[in-house]
Amino acid sequence: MRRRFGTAGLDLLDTDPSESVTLSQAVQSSTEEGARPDLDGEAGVLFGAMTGSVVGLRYYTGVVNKREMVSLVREPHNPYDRNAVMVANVYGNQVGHIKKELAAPMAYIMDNNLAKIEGVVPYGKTNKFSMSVTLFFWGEEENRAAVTTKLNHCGFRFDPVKGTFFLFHGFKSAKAPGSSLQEMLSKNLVAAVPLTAEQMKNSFDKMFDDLMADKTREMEAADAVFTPLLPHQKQALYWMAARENNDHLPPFWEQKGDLYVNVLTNFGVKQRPERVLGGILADDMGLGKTLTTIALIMSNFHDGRPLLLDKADQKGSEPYGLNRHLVFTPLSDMDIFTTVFLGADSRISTARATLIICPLSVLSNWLDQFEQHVRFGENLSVYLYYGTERCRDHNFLSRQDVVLTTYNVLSADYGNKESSPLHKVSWLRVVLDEGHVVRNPNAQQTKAVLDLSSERRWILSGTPIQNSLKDLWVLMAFLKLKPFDVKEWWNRVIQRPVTQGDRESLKNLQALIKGITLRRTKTSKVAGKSVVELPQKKMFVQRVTLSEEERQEYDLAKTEGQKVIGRYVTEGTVLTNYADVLAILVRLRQICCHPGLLGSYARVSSGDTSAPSDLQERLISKIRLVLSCGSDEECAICLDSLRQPVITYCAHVFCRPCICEVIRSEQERAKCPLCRAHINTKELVEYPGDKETGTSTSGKEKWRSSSKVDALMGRLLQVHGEDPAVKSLVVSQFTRFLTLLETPLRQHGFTFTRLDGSMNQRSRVKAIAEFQDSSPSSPSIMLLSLTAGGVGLNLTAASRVFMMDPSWNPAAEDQCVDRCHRLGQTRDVIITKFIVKNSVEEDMMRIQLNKKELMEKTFGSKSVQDQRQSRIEEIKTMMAL
DNA sequence: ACCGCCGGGTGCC
DNA sequence: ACCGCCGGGTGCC
Repeated sequence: MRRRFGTAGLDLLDTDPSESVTLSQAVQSSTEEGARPDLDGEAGVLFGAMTGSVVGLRYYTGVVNKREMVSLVREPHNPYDRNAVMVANVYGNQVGHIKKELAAPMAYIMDNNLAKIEGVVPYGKTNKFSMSVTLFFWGEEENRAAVTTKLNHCGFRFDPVKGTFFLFHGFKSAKAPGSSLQEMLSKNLVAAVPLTAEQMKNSFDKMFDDLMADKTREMEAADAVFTPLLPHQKQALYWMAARENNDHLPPFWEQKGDLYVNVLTNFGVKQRPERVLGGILADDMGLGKTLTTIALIMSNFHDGRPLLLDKADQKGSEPYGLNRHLVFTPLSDMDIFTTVFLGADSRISTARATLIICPLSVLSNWLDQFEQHVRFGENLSVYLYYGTERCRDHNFLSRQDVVLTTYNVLSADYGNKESSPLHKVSWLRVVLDEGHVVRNPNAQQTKAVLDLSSERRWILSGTPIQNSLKDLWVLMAFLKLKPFDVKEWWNRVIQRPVTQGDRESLKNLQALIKGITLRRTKTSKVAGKSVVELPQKKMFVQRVTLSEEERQEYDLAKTEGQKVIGRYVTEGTVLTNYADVLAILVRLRQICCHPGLLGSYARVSSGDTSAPSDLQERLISKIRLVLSCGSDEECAICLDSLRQPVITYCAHVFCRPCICEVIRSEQERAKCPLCRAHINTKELVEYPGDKETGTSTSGKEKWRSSSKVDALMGRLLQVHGEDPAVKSLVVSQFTRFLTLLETPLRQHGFTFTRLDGSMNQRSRVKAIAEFQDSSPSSPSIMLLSLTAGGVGLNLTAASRVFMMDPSWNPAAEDQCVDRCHRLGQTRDVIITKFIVKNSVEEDMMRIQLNKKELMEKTFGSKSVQDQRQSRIEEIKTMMAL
């Protein structure tokens, strides 16, 4: 019901991935998460084109008009011919079949994935029984011969078109008045000068810029919204409400006579295509997407009328808070406040409820913000659909005003066969918060999201195109932007031509995005005025000189490290012994912070032959060392930050998914990617997490300071002396360092709180609330681990940031600073980075800079090999080798 | 006539 | 399908 296509349309258009996967494709796909073993809109060359015929038109209802694109779908189980190739129009309705003689070679080509075949019907239907179709064969160059040979063998050849000029996706329909293939293709030649990679990158980067035009009208929020909106939020509210109430045809649809025609595919239908009532709100972090969305919920129930207006009149005199119930529900892995506001009105039988789906990390933020911004006299019912006790009655859910849940819960419910109440409700509105997290088309989560039924659909995201064009498809599918909700059409009309540099398709993409997206950055301006006036941000580097004692210790460790790494470099085994190398670097970084950080971690040499239990212990201590209590090391397979880190018996650290994939694909022959030792899944040791017991170590042992600690304390005392109201963030990657810092902070009488990744949701919420509080007794310092908290983390109470140690990842540092340099900040933000002179920290700073430049130049397109090589170079630099 | 020719029935894969 | 193909009816001029 919810899928307008019917299952046949969608499922048939999606090739079954279990069919005909070649070995090389399997290997390729194993390196990329969820990659599909087909051509899937990727680049490829056009082998040629020919005319074929579609027969059996009179048996089917699907219609096609002049120059319309059609899709060709294999029907291997057709009882009359196992070579059958079905022809369908853009909506997936069957038009006919390819004539059997031609279907035979086409089936072979399609089944063996030698080419992707696309069709355009040049004249439309001229009789009841058959029509011609122009077929385009796209594929990898290496398969060209196989395709041509097969066709020739069956008595077909490509039409004799000179040269290789027909580069793109069929025809530029509007410009192709001619009827012959030759003529149509030569028209296309005119537009076929592709963009260079650099031009493409530029246009792509700019796509989300400058989306401000005509989006400056404002709308006041309903009275029920307690917080006054800022001007840019009123603009967003106006825009969102206008999108929800719009009566326009979706992008690229035009009315022509009694037909609605999609000008990109030339597909025409009698029935008006569904309106797209929603879009993407892609404002920068901190501009108030949550508040704006709440305002939308309250202000545009139907036709621009606020939610619950009549009820407010009725019950306006009721005391504030009477209908508010706070229910405390203990959950399995963490505690969270479940807030239920009762008293919803069930008179409105049409869709009334808004469903909000967000990552777990921002769930409590939504609840807080509803509480903060909405007057509760309004009787708003917000139901948190989370936890084992959640109410699974879809009738109950549909009577709420707002249902809030997480992607994981949605996805888990969806996997539970018939029993997903979220999928039984016809929602007024569905909001995907941090919507860019949905991007893998094959993930259960994506399917669960796409299968929701709703009139209005919104995506909130601070990072609209995080990775690439590829990730956009899911968003288009969610917004139901026909025909792009079917992947073939997205690939054919947008993704492939844009990837190959087609200007017109890029323009189309830009127009598409522009029509449905609102994006403002912190620096966006409306009529010369900044959207948000943020205080200034200043960054200083404070160089720290090690004491003589520390320097000795450092130099000793460095000489020792040089010996070891020097040997690896000469042997060419740096990557083989990567864990050791990282351990040495971490050790040096730790000495820069505080010599006591080294702790009692035992060194593990690779050739160790201890008893298994002992080995286990040693491995755990090694993985601890590598991760150094919360630092951001990379996995040698994906070269990304470690996720679910595990250590092998040969003492190398990887992401669990990465190394498991290696083991899965190589089976018994699996070898460690770094040292080629045999590995298997049973011998992976997990990182048990930091089990340190807070202050116990610092309590027992005699306190010892360090140069960096002294430098920090000096600054903190100075800040306190200048203005005791100023609060500071003290940031480190090493949570053990944060623990060490607690002692001198206490000694100097500072009140402080702490936030790191090991804390549960309850204590996080508590720590943040305490810190944000402005009373004089509230903590003036927060010890913060670099990567703690989601993007939504709001620490605007602080205006000083002390970065205790440099990170490999400059983005992580920026993000951390943005937690206080955001909307709501009233003071200038001053950031101090402590860097130890003549140390690995200086090298890291330099490398960070180089990296940033390189990224900008190359569009991040360095191969994994290159990245590894430059990593080796970096290590050599740092060790002065 | 073990042909030619005529004209009706018929028609995707 | 204003086709091709099939197969039954038919058969000097």
